Amino acid sequence: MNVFSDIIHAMYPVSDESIGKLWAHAEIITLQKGEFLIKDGTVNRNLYLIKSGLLRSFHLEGDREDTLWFATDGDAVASMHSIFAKSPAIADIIALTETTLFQIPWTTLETLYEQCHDLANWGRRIAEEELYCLERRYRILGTGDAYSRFRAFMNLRPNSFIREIPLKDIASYLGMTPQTLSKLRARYAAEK
Amino acid sequence: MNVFSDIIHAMYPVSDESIGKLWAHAEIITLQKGEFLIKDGTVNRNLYLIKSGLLRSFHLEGDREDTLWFATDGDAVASMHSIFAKSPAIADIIALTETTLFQIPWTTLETLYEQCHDLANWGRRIAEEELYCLERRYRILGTGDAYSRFRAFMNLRPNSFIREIPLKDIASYLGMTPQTLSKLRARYAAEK
DNA sequence: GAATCCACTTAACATAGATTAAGAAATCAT
DNA sequence: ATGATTTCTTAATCTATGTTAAGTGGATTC
Repeated sequence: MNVFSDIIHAMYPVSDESIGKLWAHAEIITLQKGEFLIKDGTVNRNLYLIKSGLLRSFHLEGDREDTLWFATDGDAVASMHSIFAKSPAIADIIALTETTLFQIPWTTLETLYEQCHDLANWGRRIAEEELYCLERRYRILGTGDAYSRFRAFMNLRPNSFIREIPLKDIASYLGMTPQTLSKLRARYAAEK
Repeated sequence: MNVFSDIIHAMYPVSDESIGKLWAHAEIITLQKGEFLIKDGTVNRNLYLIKSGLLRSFHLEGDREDTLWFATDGDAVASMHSIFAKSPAIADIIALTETTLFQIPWTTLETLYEQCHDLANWGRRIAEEELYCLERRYRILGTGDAYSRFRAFMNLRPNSFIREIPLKDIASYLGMTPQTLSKLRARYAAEK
């Protein structure tokens, strides 16, 4: 599942010809653990498809990090703010493990969306799916008190790639301090 | 700006022929103030375009309401959860004032997206724009303490349709109680 | 045009979760 | 391997915000 065409196909049935056109403009990027894909305040108007690895998007507010999402193999990633407002990104994206990505410039995509009907639908599907994820993320994890958010998170994905994510990042994703998360984990284990 | 074709055009340049195809499947809906467009727990697989009025999306958590967004003239509205997961919606949408909408079934849209290249791009643009809005909503208003969220909100849209929204709903949008919002408003007025 | 109901404000009190601190465990670098 | 960071946990305070309560004004209903 980490070949370029497989990633595209998993999202929407695109013709080989169209995939070829995407591929012609794709560049392969590798990030080491701790390296930034996008820095808050810099312009980045690319779409990224994760071949393998683990990314985290967050924003630095004073000395507190607010984590927006995690992404892994096969996921699409971009700074919509940079792309739409045509201005610097308003969040950081960092690699949690060594990560390999396909990079495609947004301007190229805009052109291809005009040229190829199937790519337009592929682009639509990506945006719709992201939207669906974000809607769920906030409905399920942005609501209730700290413990109910934690439980909702545990129910959501008990044993996926989330295992590899440091607890401090999960705490920030759930909108609490690592200390609070630690307490809730102890409580959760006891209640089970 | 409240004719069907104008709303479509404001999003993406779609041909008259394609707009005609959309129009053939559109139904006009009118909601009175306080009426629900979508009830949490019911399936609703339609896209709505607001001709005029004001909507609020929220989720009832115990006796606390969490407001996700407000929408007004020209905005697109749908329950992505209902559409994608093909299951009941996970939030309510209610009319804050008398609201008139164009309703188009999602299954129809899927068909038209396959048929018409320009509609596929129009659908893509809707999803991307919504994504951009949601990204900003949480980056700007889901971060920091109550007062900084309130200030960010004031800077964002000091004098738009937001004026018509009851303060209790704005409080819920900003993740605080009406009492806290009231205190912050007094503080804000004093500091200015 | 009362009467009733909400929306909004103010204030006293209560509490969930932040902050601070410090030790244990894991990871990283030399 | 060994020392140095960094992560995770536990525990004692502290504070921002929720909760409860009560009063005012504006809107809605009969």
